[in-house]
Amino acid sequence: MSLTHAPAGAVRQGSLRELNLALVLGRIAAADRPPSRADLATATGLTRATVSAVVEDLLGGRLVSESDPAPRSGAGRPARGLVLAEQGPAGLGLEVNVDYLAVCVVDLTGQVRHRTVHRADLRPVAPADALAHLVEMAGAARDDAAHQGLTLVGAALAVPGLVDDDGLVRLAPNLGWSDVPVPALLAEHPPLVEQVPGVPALTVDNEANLAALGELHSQPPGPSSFLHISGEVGIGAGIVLDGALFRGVRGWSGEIGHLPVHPEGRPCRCGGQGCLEQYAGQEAIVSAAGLARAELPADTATARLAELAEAGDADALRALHEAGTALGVAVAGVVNLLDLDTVVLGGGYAALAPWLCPPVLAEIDARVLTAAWSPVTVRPSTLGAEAAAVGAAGSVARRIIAQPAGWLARSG
Amino acid sequence: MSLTHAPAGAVRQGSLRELNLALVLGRIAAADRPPSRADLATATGLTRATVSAVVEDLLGGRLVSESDPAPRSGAGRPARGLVLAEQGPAGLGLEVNVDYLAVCVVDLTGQVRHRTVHRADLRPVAPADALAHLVEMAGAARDDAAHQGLTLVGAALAVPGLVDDDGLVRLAPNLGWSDVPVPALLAEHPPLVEQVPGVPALTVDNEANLAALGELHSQPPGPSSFLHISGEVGIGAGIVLDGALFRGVRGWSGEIGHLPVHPEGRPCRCGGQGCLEQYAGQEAIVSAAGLARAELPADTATARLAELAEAGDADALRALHEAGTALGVAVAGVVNLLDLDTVVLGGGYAALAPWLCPPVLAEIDARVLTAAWSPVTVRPSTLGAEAAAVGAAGSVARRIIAQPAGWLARSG
DNA sequence: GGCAAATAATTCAATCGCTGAACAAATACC
DNA sequence: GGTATTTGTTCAGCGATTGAATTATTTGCC
Repeated sequence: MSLTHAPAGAVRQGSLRELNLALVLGRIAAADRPPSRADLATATGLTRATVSAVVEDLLGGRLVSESDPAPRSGAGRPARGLVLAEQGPAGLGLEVNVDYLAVCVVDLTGQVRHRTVHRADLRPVAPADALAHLVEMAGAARDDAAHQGLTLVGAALAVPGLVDDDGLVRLAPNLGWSDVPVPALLAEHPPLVEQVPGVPALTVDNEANLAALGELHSQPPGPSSFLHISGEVGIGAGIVLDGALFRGVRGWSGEIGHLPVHPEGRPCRCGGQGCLEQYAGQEAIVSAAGLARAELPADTATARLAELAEAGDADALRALHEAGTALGVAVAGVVNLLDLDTVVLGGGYAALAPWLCPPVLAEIDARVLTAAWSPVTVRPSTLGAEAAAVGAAGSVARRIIAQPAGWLARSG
Repeated sequence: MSLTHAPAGAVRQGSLRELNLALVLGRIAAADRPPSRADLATATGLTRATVSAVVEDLLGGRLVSESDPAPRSGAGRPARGLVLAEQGPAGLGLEVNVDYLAVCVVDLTGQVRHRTVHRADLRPVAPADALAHLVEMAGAARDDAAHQGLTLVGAALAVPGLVDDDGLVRLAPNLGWSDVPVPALLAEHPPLVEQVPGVPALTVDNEANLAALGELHSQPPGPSSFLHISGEVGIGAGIVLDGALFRGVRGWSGEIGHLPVHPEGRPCRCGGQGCLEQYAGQEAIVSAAGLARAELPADTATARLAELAEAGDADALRALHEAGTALGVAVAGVVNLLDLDTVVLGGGYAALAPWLCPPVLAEIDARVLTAAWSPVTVRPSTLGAEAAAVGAAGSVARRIIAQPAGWLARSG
């Protein structure tokens, strides 16, 4: 729900420094080893004099720090390496999901510095109560972060549903939420983060979107365009194009669960027919594997499926193959449309990837014209559970890296 | 997450002026009536002094000219309106299609200043010969443009196929081309355009992409995110997101014709099964309408279909309804995935839109969860035939508007 | 007709940030 | 120990923006 498309405003005198601060800081963040000022000068095209001045600002604002000189061969004065500061601004990530609440803190380097998970069935809980509990957890997280020298500069909340531009949760079907005004509800609690120019105090976003952002910023750096699919009860996708999340016109992109894979097939609760969710959603797989009667809680169904598949259970294997095939049909369509070369299976799919990937790849190979020239990679997510919370916190931290001027203006 | 269209490289001292030139020129291009310098100052946030200086550069470079003062009420010195110059740089658009060659010239304002179409069946013609003919047509176009005070600064070639980054046409199935090195073949002819820094002399792109760009820049301005579908023998789509064409990782996005709509359905020449093209491609519609025996040339099949449908022919109506339904299934998937609110039917579909739109909309309404909150518009393209050539020429002209500094450096 | 108000556009000294070259610092190699 | 080499800093110069003052041109009012 954040403004991805800031109006291309005037380039003022001061913008020059703002842009170069972001440029240099971004290079430091993207480098695989601590770059020197001279490295940055050659990499960015700025002069060493300018880089020195910019770096001085960044050091003064505690956004970067000098590290031990990187080992180097040859003569010359040794360089001083520059790394992102491990003390300074950090992002707060919040997540409300069907069966847990999660809070985490991520620093500029992308490290998770704090993580709390509270497992509970959230469906019977009123939104206000769930958020109140989340705020309580966040307060503890903030104190912990402060102890580690971190300042929370913004929060992002992940929700398994459709979110409006202003943070209104229109519909989170599996959670039972509809039209929940999250910002208003959170405003009743004391503020969790320090206000920093250019960083919204709170953004609310779809969990699939934030999990995709987490994947984008995970180490080691992966591709800048990919499809991240979160397979839970519903199936959501985060679409990352050229290093930026594509949210769609209204912010409701990624509803891959309702791609028609059998147009005259099973009716779906969305009103359509033959939606992917009916063939590759968690309930569909569990049911096809003959586990329906077990009434497993949502968070263990996936693990149980993986166990059975590991043990060679025929029903489970067949169910996973069918789900993978349906998923592959949908993914093949997406790849044909968007020409992506990487598909990441996240959420519940991550643990099932060994059985889902082969049929997905088979469908891609059969249906994607260009697959012969440039193969498509399908792999599980590198982030574990609560990927959305980590991605949410990371998205805040990345915003500081993308717009350091706001933070610097604050701290003087 | 990304900021504005921040320049990837260093922001140097001179970049300031470059960026503001583009900013001001872009505003002039986007305005619906000629803005004054004062209007531009308030719109951009720059000071009037800066705007005056920037505009002086633009006037000197013949990119804009002063128009009659716009009518205004109230006291005060009358403003001088600024409009894009009708003499100056212009783009050359080239198109090779199955049954015609097209060349056109588009100026900065988006007006088509020259247009030549040569109808012929290009399938039996060798690529080099087709391109040679195109060059001949382009030479005449350049002379005509020069007479009108226009300077061609770049060319774009539209091809119905997959194009590599370096202009190699990997595969144009309906044209019978494969691995055609277009830039090398064109290099054997004298150059068609004047070299301008920042503007490639020749780009080669998929016709669906360029037609979508044409739609993006058509007057009056439409939405900045939409799906443009070119329905010919094959079905291609151009995806415009936030005012920019999305080309995909390899530049092969938009292969909507191979989205699976009936996963176990008719085999497709792509190797897959149940691709949209088998249900909504021109041949499929013609065949379903009982016109197969007629062996109509490709360029009249669509017109004949429209005639029959207009006359109430039951077979034609049924064929169009079925094609529209298949198209709707595919489009519903795309809308679910990308959250677009506008779908433009172009190419052969434009003439058939009265019969295709209703079933497409019906499928969208049935299958898109968010359609209830924000309706999706499906409409025919505003550009007529040879939309890709016009879009190609326009894309060159647009590049001057986006990067005026190169042109200004040239003309002094 | 004359004057004041209003709006548009230009002029100009001041300032900000980048540039390029010279210089200082620190190390490896001979 | 001397020299070459690379890093980082200092500083005068310069281009572009800024903001205020100034000029230009019209409407509205007396």
